[in-house]
Amino acid sequence: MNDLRDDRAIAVEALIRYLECRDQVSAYERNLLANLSMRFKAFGKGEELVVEHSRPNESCLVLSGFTGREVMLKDGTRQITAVHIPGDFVDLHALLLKLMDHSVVALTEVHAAYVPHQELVRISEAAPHLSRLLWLSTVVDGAIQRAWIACIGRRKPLHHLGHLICELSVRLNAVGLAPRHSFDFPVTQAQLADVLGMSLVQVNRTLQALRRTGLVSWKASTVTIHDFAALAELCDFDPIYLNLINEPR
Amino acid sequence: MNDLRDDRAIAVEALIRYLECRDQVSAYERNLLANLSMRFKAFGKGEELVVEHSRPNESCLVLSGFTGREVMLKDGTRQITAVHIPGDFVDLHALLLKLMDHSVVALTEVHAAYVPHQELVRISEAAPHLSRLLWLSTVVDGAIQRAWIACIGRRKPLHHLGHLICELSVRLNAVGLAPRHSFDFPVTQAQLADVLGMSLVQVNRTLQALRRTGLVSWKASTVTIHDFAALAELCDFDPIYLNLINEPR
DNA sequence: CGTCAGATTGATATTCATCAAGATCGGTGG
DNA sequence: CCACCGATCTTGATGAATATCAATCTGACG
Repeated sequence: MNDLRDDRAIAVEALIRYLECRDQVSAYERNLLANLSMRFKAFGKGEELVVEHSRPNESCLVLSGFTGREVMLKDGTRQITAVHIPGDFVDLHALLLKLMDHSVVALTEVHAAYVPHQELVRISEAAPHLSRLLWLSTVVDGAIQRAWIACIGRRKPLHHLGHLICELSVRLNAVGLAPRHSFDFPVTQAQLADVLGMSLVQVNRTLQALRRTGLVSWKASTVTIHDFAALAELCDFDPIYLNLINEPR
Repeated sequence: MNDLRDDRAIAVEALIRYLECRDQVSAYERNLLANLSMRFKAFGKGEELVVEHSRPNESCLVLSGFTGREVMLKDGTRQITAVHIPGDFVDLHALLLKLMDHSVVALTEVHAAYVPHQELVRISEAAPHLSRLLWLSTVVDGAIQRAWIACIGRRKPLHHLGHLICELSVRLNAVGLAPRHSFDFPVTQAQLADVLGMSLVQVNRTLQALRRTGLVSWKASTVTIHDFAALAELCDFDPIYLNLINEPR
């Protein structure tokens, strides 16, 4: 395990890198972030970073690995409503929501940092612009969720899956984790089914159909997009909703 | 049409009522809101309040009627990713997103107020707590979208429709528009299909199945829930995600 | 080698979209 | 007042898409 000094540096850098994809972060703001108090924790596959119905007093940032927001229905089925990648401030809204309406679970091995809410409130008082950037990060999550609603509601399975892969590739690439449209995504087809709102068998067959297009390969846990433009065209993927434009907010 | 003084009073009251469902609004904060500059506009069914790919410099608040966020796919199908009710600050995220990734359309006749972004930025500088409340309103929108993802992805049509009705009833009731679980919802089944991600025929049949449960009647444009507790139980509806709890944020 | 999780496959039943045709309703103009 | 019209709702029939069930296969690992 990394020592704490490493974890802290990683967390602060990840967060700043995330924010800098969308706007400038001033030295003053960097300094505020660098002085946040944090605790760190590692999670195994399936473990919960944030528990449904709890009242967190800290918010959680992913340092490595993939997490998902999980909604369990009373009939026992599960829907994952969001996938978060390293650098995402996954649980920032707990600051405002107070009471969790869902869990955040580790889809893979995960390292995470927790920041006390009072420190975030302090930022919102002391640094309005930085506060808007944090606000922005929750708003981008909302934009992604809207894209997902459209995918589940109206796209064909093949396009839905391809759209997801495009999205992950672009998001990971923004934080340096998907060079040449290739990235590691160690999830099972069963997990993927809960992300896509399909059955396991359907996922398996859709994956095969996607491979047959020749645009993507997915071997072991490595996803590689061979022709991003063609895949984006096929799946009607337009990255505008990810808001990866650096401009004043 | 109302004169402007009326519209302004309605807008400010609607917004304060919305925020007060979740936290206290101080006299200072009220005053800031009351002095926002606004322009007002009326829309007919199907007209766009906010246009995809535009760069709004003002954000839009619904005063009366229902609006929806509309995503059009290249195959011509449509998905509505959110329904907004009077009092919702529909387009608050445009403040941060800059470039719209979707449209906001009038599902019925709609009156709306537009507030310049610079005034909202000023609030974020001058009133951190009020700013957090506005942030909260976008975060609640996100929570609703997550619930929708779960509904589209995993619930049966009957439960999905019932869940939507429960949600609308609770949200409308919070702003005084659904006394005794009865409210006006003048949308066509075709619009509903785009909300639910189903075909028109499916919506029609699901509506009939819902009527047969005896828990809901939907005549002309009036929806009445006869047994809210039973409907909520049937559809696995838990209002926690709407965050209608008044507490410090 | 045996075990286990995960991936794959085939068969079957169900659900759902689509197509096409009426029925109903509200409003309009003669 | 009535005939007509368009929008919306309703219904039945059909085929395609998808979930489900039940094996079987594969690869990693002790």
